[in-house]
Amino acid sequence: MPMAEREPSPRKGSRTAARVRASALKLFARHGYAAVSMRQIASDVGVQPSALYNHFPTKQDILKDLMLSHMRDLLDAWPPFADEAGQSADPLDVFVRFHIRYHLQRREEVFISYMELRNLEPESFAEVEAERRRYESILKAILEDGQKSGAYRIADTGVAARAIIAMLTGIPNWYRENGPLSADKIEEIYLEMVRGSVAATPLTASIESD
Amino acid sequence: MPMAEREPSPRKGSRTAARVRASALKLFARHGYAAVSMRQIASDVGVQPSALYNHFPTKQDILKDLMLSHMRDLLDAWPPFADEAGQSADPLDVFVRFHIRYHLQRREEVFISYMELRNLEPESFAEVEAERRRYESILKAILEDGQKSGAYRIADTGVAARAIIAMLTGIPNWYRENGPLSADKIEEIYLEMVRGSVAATPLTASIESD
Amino acid sequence: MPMAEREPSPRKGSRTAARVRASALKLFARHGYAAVSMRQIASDVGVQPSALYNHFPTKQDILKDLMLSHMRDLLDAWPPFADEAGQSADPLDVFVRFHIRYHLQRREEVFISYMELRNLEPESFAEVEAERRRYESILKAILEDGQKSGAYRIADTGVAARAIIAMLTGIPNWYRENGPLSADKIEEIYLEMVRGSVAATPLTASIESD
Amino acid sequence: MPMAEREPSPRKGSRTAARVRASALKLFARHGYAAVSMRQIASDVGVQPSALYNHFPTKQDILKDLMLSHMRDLLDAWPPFADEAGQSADPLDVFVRFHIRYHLQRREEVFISYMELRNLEPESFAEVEAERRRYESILKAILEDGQKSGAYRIADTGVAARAIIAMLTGIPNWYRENGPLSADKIEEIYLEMVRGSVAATPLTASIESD
DNA sequence: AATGAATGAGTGTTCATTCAT
DNA sequence: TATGAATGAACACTCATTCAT
Repeated sequence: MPMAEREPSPRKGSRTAARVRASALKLFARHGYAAVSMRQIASDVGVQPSALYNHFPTKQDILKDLMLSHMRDLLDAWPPFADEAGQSADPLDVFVRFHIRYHLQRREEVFISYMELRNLEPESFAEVEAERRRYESILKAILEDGQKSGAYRIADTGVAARAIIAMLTGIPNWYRENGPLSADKIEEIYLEMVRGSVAATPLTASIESD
Repeated sequence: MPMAEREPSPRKGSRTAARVRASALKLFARHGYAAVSMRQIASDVGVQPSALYNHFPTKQDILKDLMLSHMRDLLDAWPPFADEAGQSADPLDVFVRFHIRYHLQRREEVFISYMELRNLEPESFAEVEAERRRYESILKAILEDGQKSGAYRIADTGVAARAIIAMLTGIPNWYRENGPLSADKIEEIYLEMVRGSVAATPLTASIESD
Repeated sequence: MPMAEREPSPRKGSRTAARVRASALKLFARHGYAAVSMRQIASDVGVQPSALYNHFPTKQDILKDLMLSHMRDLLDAWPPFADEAGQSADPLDVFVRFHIRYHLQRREEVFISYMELRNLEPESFAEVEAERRRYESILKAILEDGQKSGAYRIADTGVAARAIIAMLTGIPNWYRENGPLSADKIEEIYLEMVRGSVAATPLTASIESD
Repeated sequence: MPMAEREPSPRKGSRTAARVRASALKLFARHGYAAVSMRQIASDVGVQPSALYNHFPTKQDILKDLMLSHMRDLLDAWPPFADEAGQSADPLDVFVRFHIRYHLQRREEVFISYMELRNLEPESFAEVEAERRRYESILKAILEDGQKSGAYRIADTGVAARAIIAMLTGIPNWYRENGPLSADKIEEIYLEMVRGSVAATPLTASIESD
């Protein structure tokens, strides 16, 4: 694929679609899909509203594009290279660190993906949901492996996977880059909690053994 | 058609405000605040749009009313009576069971309270946030007590409280009343996970002791 | 039907729907349905565009209303009282005079009814077409009677009915109230032509007998 | 993909103007000038909207081109060769047959020419109207000749010419190629009616002589 | 001769809200 | 307490047209 893949030509304004995506991402994350008008997006891009329709047939298509490409990027980024994932080779650790890092880097995409699902038309919704389940199943498989090896003790791996993802995904809601906790520290805290939540010998064991 | 047409409630129309609240709750939860019009609410209530303004000065006030009263109801419901909370007297158990039960019973209120925060005007937002922090601080206090007593081992009780609440609050997103898991079973699963996540001797303890 | 049928009250603006109809009639006739905007209608009525929607759910409904009520009024007006129809008791004469008079009085309705058929949605189109056929069948029945009695000589009464109506309906296209020909004179001219076109012994008879 | 991609016509695209005319004709006839967009025409031609402006300076010019060339083609086609006109040498017969045949062959042009007059700018309107009057005057002259010779009895030849043309021009509105009546049969029926409508001794003569 | 991107005005329609009744 | 009619701003989207390439 040598030259064929190049854009037709780096024409003036040929990056408008990308700028529309960026503006819509920012505005949808901030105010919600339904509360953002095409006029606002156009104005943020620095273009007339009608120009948006040269790049996206409807407002809904912008949302769909953002959500689908987020899920695909997320899945494409997995698995992370070993050196990215840090010193630990434990799969659950790798997943937790990966998820936190990725979600703190793409806060707006994440936020939209969780908030605007109901504003997707049924067909796009189904596509996004399928990707989401693919992602969940990565964690689920890790939990199942750990359960088989006896490292984890989990009543329902599907529920546990969702619980863990919910816990991790809540981070960007309150995390502030210049807050008291570094991203690394947060990673450590959550890693510990996640490990504990699926550990083979939790506190309850000792209680129950009383 | 003499009496049959009377409303079940004593004075017809006297409960309109309540019906507005109920309709708005349902519609906001389903479609989002910004995507629901006063006309839709009115139509659901069975009244003309202008009639809504006899009960709420603006659309925004309906949202504020729903969110504030939800937070206040939630805080009023705590602490649950002992017999409601079940056999366990452990405060963390009580909180987890209470949270799951309450949130599964009031799914729409919960959903709105997490989704529509950004659609609140700053002043109302601050009020709701204050209530939310009060609620978080209940759990935070429990975690701190456990940490002092040595029962829990927690790096940051504030982070842990938020992590646990995020994990629990995700349940209504996927829980189906006629699904394979009963509410009781879910309670048990999450209880175990939460206990593990804060347990004094998790899996990592043994690892670290290597 | 003593009091119940009265309008709720002769409120201010309660005649807006009628004024919308009148404005739309005038504007559609002048510029065509597709070329007239709701804003133009509203401005002609002296109201904001959004106010139109209190009276007609869509622009299409205004057109439908105009066309259907025109056809119904036309059919309701038939048959004319004897004294209206003039001295002649011949049914064809009565029809021709009636048609010309009615169509010269309601030029705008007539014009719209012929020009804007294709802008009707299929369902409304079918309704209007049904009324049109009912009207054509009045003339067709007259022609059939005349044919049976031997007064007329007609190859196909359906075709003849349509031909006559087309001929008559073209009048308002060029008729000017202050032109050289009075409505009465036009009536006489067309009456003669129509009679001739269906006469039992036309010119061709003598030609053919050569 | 060497040669297969070439258009059938000698130079690809060289006939675009003609294809624009054909598409616009079809679409204007079907939906009306005002309801057809340049985008629709372009899409029907298989070209981008901006390409249309290489061939016609404005949308209005397409309409003007279609209407003027129709009227000119119609006038150019008159008089028909004798053998085309059929066995009859009577000028009125020749005209009626010619008109019906021509109008059944060019239904779309005819339809547009009658429907879209009001969408022409005044200047083009005047041009088309002049052509129309030239055409009417052909029939008017025939009627005047017949009147002078005593063959016809006509109160107003201008009115009669318009009446006859209106009657004939209505045919394409209901004629269906695969309907029960052949074009030839329709010709005969209308011919008879037209003859009768201007005949020197119509039915009324005998009635009045009673 | 054709394209892709843009414009600025305009489309039908909906919005939250007001107000006399 | 409810209504019907109105407002003025806004909505997503389309329009005919332009222009650099």
